[in-house]
Amino acid sequence: MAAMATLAESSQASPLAQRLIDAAIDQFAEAGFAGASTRQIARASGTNMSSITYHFGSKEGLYLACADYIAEQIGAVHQPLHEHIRRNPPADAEAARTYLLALLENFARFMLAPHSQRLSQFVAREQQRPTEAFERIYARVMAPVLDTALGLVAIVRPSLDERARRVLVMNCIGMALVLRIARACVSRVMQVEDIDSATAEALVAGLRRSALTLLSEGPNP
Amino acid sequence: MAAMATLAESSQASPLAQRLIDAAIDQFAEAGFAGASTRQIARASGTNMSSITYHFGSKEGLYLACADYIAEQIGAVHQPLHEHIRRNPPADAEAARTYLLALLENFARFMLAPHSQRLSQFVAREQQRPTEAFERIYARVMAPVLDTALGLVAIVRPSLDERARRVLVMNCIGMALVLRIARACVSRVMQVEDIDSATAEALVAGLRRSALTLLSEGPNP
DNA sequence: GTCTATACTACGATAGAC
DNA sequence: GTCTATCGTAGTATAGAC
Repeated sequence: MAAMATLAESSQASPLAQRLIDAAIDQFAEAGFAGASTRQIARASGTNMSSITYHFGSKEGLYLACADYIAEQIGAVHQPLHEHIRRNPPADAEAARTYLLALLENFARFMLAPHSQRLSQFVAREQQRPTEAFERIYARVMAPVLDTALGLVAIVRPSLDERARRVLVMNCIGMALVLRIARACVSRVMQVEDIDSATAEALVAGLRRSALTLLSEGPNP
Repeated sequence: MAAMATLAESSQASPLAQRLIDAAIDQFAEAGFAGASTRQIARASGTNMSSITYHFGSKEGLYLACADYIAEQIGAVHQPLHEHIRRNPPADAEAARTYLLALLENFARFMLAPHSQRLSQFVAREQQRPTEAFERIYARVMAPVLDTALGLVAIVRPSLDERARRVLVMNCIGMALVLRIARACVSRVMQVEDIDSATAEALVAGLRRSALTLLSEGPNP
């Protein structure tokens, strides 16, 4: 059984274990837990099936190690900005709004980046039917960012009650999430085969404009 | 091979074929194409797996029949309103905005409804890695509604250029889609175990408010 | 039309050589 | 630590009885 999941969490996984995780994320993202096969994962990693047993105990152990690795990857995307916000609390609503837009743009650009596909697919599956893997990812990266965002929205839109602010946060997340999760629809609506960089910029610009509108205390009835 | 996919499309499938499709959507939604097993689908339908060969030719034939059925179901949700809009074109921007909000609320309520889970999961998988099944669903239900929505947005926000209007449509769709696709996040952010009807109403109300804001020609910089 | 029986392939897990 | 070999189970597809 070796050191198991702790290895993956501390990003000190052996080269082979890391290769297995990489290949496993591809397979799990594409085919789901049941559909992925340990044989194929091992083959793609240039090793054999027994290595999975050795390093992760079982197919499920490998799956959880993937979740930890993904949490680490997504965390790395948000951590610098998130940390900066925590160390430099917004002085006023204007600053808070700027922070929120930056958080959202950060997230949207990640959703648009090619390398987020396999990570997002993995997480998307977990969203539909959460397992232990979702708990780990949520606790590690989603909860902290959501907390920060909620705090900022409270400053930016003080006239909204708590629940309405929570809904507003989900509205904004949805606008970014759709870029990855409904990618096939997005590219069709944007009338492109694949989302090129010009289209991506238009999407980010539009998202910023929409988010700015929603996060401004306008003359809302 | 029998009549194959045409049966499913015309919703005149035999009772057994319909039971197979129902059970198959559950299995495909939960485990994906590879993960689902024809044995289990047949068992859940109270028959044996040779019936699948007979009615649909193969596992893939069954999968496509599920896609057709799903397109039919989702189409039924939108068709009455969609048809009404086509027959009664909006007289002014105000009417167009009312239509758009109604379309969006319609969609959001569907995303929140329990029975949309298996259908959405099936479609979500296809969005990530589209196959022939996605083409069928897109052509049948998504394309018409998107066309209508784009036409309405052109009336409602004439100052935006074509591409910005397309982005805006995706923004709005994202706000509704997230209710189902990131359900695990939504329930945590809304601080409920499951999304009860009161929470659902708050989500719909917030979505309407946000969409109304985005669809108004405000003092946007 | 629906069933049983079966051919063939692939799965995850484990034992044991090195 | 990584390998080969193997066990028991489950997968799809097909042939043929009724």
